[in-house]
Amino acid sequence: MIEANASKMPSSSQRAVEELRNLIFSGELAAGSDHLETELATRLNMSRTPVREAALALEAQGLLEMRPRKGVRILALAPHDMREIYEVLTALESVAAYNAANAGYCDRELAGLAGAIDNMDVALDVGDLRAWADADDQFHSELVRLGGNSRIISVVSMMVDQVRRARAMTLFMREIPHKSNHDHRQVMDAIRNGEPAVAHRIHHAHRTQAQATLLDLLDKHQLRSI
Amino acid sequence: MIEANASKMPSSSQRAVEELRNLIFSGELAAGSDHLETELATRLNMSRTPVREAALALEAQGLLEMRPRKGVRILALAPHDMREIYEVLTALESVAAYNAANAGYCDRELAGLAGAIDNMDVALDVGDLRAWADADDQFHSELVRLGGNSRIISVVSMMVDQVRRARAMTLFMREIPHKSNHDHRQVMDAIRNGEPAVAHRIHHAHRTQAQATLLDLLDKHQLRSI
DNA sequence: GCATTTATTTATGTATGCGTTAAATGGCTT
DNA sequence: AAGCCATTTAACGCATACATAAATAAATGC
Repeated sequence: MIEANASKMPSSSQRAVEELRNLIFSGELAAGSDHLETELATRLNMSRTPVREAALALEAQGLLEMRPRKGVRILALAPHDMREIYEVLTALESVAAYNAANAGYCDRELAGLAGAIDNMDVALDVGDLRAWADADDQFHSELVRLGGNSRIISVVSMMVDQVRRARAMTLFMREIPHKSNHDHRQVMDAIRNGEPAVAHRIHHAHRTQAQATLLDLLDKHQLRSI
Repeated sequence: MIEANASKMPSSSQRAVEELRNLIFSGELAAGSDHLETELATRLNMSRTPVREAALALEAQGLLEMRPRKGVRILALAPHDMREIYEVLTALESVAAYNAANAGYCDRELAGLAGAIDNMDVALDVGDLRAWADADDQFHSELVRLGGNSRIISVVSMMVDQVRRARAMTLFMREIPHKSNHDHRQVMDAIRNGEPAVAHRIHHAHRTQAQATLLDLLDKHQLRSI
């Protein structure tokens, strides 16, 4: 065998999707930059075909744009886009919270949520913002999962991907997010107590607040495009 | 020139997307059926490459699924899926209604909405259910457009595409939708009067009702997969 | 006769080649 | 020097070729 004999080798297309996503999230493919298919193919050590397929997929996910003869453009987000994205996140995550509260989950099933909250507390105590952000992601993704609507799961994850860069960039600009943890705990309590309306309301307010905070930061730091 | 000399010929990929969508919506490619790439390519009179690209795009839109060596599977929807999709539609369209009411549109800008409502009234008077359904689509799509959130626009249109077949199938099962027109008018009034909360609430109730009606019909007619 | 292994078929994933055409370059005219 | 047209370049869209691996059929052993 010529290639590495990993028990299961992912296809080139899959690899292209993953690697391009990483390059985008890490900023190596900068927002707003253009890249020819051939160039990317060389970089990923494969032919244009899987690169094109990956680009098509990432285009559908709103991470880039294919512009004939200009190459693949990594999409940059303006504050206007953030507002749009957070609007969707707010609406859909709140529905997920509502559904989760309706589902009658037992404590064991809510362990993921509780764990995420604990992680956030620890991270704040230690002062590790990066870890806090990870735990925050964990909470939101677990919440959406508990909502049990696969369409909401996939749309939300698309939107989260789209704002990933912006969140990473503003993480160290904001002040310590103590309030956030309190909100999360309230949402979890509402879910545990089977209070869908409460869960919805609190989470909605939480996300609306997060959106305002982010937009404020972007404005304060004159970030017109990320 | 060999091919038809239309001033602007759409690319094969675009054509593949359009034609496949039509074949799916018309039911010529039945829900749940499998189709090999080669077969589709022959059918559309092109090579596998553009067919694959189109299939990738339609997979991202949730209309089909590519299963290696099993061909492209047209996705069938179970009642469970309808519930998911309507949940997303309800949430996002309601936000759009809210935003539209906040935008302070003048009567001229609301002409599209008003026109759609008129069309629905006329269609009901004449008893043309198909025309009513078209006008209903027009209303909802115009409403979402007025919401002004491009992410909501695209997600909603994806979801609408996914339930298109089911809607067409149940159209003639339900009774004449008089209540619907009344709801629409109320939503438009709320938008015109700049009452976002009212627009949101009414539209939310309207969509929730529509979902219940549809699920009832599916149940009553034992439609477990569409 | 049935299970298990080996051939064979074939749909796919990827590479490659080529015609088309948008963009860019350069030369020409004013 | 500036604008315009011709020429060249090269990126893309698509077709095609091919290797791979899954699925099916055939064959062998028990």
